[in-house]
Formats: sequence, C-alpha cells, structure tokens
Amino acid sequence: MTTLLGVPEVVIDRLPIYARALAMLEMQGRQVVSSQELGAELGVTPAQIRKDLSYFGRFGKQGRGYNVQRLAAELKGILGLDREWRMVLVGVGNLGRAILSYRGFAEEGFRIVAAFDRNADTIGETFDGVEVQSIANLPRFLKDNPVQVGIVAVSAAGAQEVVDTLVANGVRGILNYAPIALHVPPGTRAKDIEPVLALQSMTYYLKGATS
Amino acid sequence: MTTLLGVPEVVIDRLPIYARALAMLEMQGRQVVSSQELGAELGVTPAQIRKDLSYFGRFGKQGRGYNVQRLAAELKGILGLDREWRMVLVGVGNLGRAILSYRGFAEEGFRIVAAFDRNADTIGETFDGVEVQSIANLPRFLKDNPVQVGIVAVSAAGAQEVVDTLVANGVRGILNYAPIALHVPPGTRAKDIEPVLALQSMTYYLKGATS
DNA sequence: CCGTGTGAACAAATTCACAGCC
DNA sequence: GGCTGTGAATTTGTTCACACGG
Repeated sequence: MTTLLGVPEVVIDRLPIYARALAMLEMQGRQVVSSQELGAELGVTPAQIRKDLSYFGRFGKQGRGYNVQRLAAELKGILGLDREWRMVLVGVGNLGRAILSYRGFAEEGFRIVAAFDRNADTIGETFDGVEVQSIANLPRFLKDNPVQVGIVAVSAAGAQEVVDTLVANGVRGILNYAPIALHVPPGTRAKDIEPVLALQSMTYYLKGATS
Repeated sequence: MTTLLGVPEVVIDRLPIYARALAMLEMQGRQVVSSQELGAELGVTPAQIRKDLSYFGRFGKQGRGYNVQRLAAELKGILGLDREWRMVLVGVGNLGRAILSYRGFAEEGFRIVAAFDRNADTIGETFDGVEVQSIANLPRFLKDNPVQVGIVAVSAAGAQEVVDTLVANGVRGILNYAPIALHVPPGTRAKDIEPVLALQSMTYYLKGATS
C-alpha cells in the first residue's frame, strides 16, 4: 500500500487489461472471479494481479475472489474511464482517415472532436462526420474547446512541431502514430503506437525459426 | 556480457528504436555519434545504450563514439532486418483495409502477401493489390507459402481461433490488433497493437489535470 | 581528455509464502 | 478449504563510476 502518487507506471499499464477482461466477464454474466482465474485468462500471475490491485484498495473477499461488477467499476473509476475524453486528430492522410473511421475509440468513450491537416486538398472535406480544418486553426480551436488528447498522425518530419503546438495549448496527452521519438515536457504523457517497431523486435526471435 | 540467448526482452524492444534513430542520422550524413547524443535524442540514458549494445559486441571507439553506418548495419543484422519478412493479414474489415493501405510495413521490408476474410461480400475483392481469399484457404496457403508473421485484424470473438490456425500451420509471429489477450504456445511471439489500452492508461495521469 | 565497455551498486518489479478471514 | 492482501525474498533491470584505449 504505497501512496497513490507512487504507483509504478507498469501497474497502471496493466489496469486497462484487467478492466477489459472484467468487462467481458461481466457481459457473460459472471459474478465472481479469483486472481487465479483472471491470471490464467490474461497470462499473468495471480500474485501480480493481487499486488497491483492492492495499490488502490482491498477489493476482494478471502475465500471467494472479486465481485466482477464491483471491480470493473472500481478500475474504471481509478483510470478515469467513467467520463468522456475529447481528442483532436492532426494529420488526415491515409492513416488519419483510418483512425477517424475506427469505431473502437468512441466505443470506449474517446471522441475525436476535430481533425486538422495542412494539405489544401484535404481541408474542407469530411470523413466519418468530421470536417478537416486547416492546421492554422489548431491553436484557436484548442483555446476555445476542451481537448485532453491529441492524436498525431503526420509524418516523422512534422510530428514534433505538431506536438509542440498541442502542448503549448494545454493538451497533456499525446497518442503518437509518427515513427519518431517525441520530446514532451514533464507533466505531458505521450504514448507511441508503433506496429513496425513491434515487428522489428519480433523478428529477433523469429530469425532462428524454420520457414 | 551475457549469452546471446539470455538478452532481456526489454533490451530487444529498444534496439529497433536505436536502429531507427541511426537510420535517420545516416540519412543526414552523420558519421559518428556518442551514446550521450543518441540518448538525448531518444530520451534514454547513455549508460543504458552502451549496456544494451554490450550484449552483442563492442561497436564503439573510445573517445570517439559509434560509427553511424556501421552500428546501423549491425543492429539490422542482429534484429534480422536485412531480409524480407512475409506476412498474411486475417480480417479485411475497416481496420484490415487500413493495414493493407499502410505503406510503413513495406518500407521496412514487411510484405503482406495475402489477405483472408470470412465475409462472402469481401472475398474476391482487391485492396491495394491484394485479393481477399476465403479464410477456409488459410491453412492450405500457409502450407504452400512461407509466411513468418500473421496480422490479426478480426473481432475479439474470432481472434483466438485465427491465432490457433496460424500457429497450427507454422506461423510463429503474431501482430494482434484484436482487443483481447491471446493465448499462444511457447516459441510463438505475439505483440499487441492497442491504441485504446494506451489511452486508457494515459487517462489515469490526465485525470488530475485542468481542462 | 573524451567516450566506451563493464563489473559493482542500486533500484524496481515480480514472486513467494503465509497470516487472516470468509 | 479457498483465496485475498502483503511483508519479505528474489529476480530483473538500471545507473554508477572508473579502467582503458584512442
């Protein structure tokens, strides 16, 4: 039981995985689950689940396990998933359009409220109900509208400048699809979505295999 | 200096980041770089870079640093990026189509050689030069063609079955876009691409912020 | 004098193992 | 008897600090 501010980031990164599994169990009508079962499902040790949860409280009952509905709700609360989050997308090329059409964000309460691009051909067009604005409008938009997360889907060359604009206008969460290491000030969170990097480390292990 | 088989996975996961930065420096015509500079660029300590590299050899020169071209080539060799990798895509919905149209894979030597879906309306259509086949063809295709990686872009409900088919037919690398924890046997590598999970842990830190 | 490579020191994360409660 | 919650033990990963070569 450490102070709330001191929860290791690896723990925080696992909580959404637990939350997702619990939501699934909840849908299946499951009432109770043990750390044993949850761990088997997720490929995690039961002790790790119990330890992770212990940072935030005592949610289980000895001899029984965890109430699925209760724990699911607790985790949502801890993570801040009991509210809607507003995001802007910057970069509406191929990748940006795919992001706009992806239903998974909205389903989990992450709403893309505006999209920006610098390409004159794209500005003014509408994709999945979002009209693309000039990137010149981005600072004003951020001043006038609450936005918590910026999705960066521009090229590596343009990404840092976009991030600087987002950060300068109060956006403290960045979801980065550009293939570059971003620089963000303390207090800002950036997460990289990098399928190519994932493949490039996987190949190390596949090298030795047949085929 | 540990045995090659014992390199920690976290180290392997960082190598592609180094490789990418070095490729960039190389394009800029840079000859030499120190762990200091590289670390500043990537937000990593110089000691960590040196330690990571020391698992594989001695690539630097005291007092000088690393030859950019040489180190870039070494890392590519270590990771197995000096060859082409063949992948199949399973699931050609919205997400699958976005993956097919993504140029980033091919640019780094990862080629999607076939795509499969179970939806009769989609089978036979062509996206970005790849014709969609019935998922019933998947086992035969894998027997007849060398494929190292399977990209899973089906729903959570269908993902495990797809993975089982891939694994049963010799695919040892899985790039998973489905929002579920997969079960794979030892010797198989699975990596999850999960933008929603990334957002859901980010919100923990954003909760307290203004706006 | 600069920067690598690396044991040694340290810090972080995971797992163990068991007391306590249902 | 079953399973949580948690200190203690262990393992894993990171950083230090310096001998050595250029």
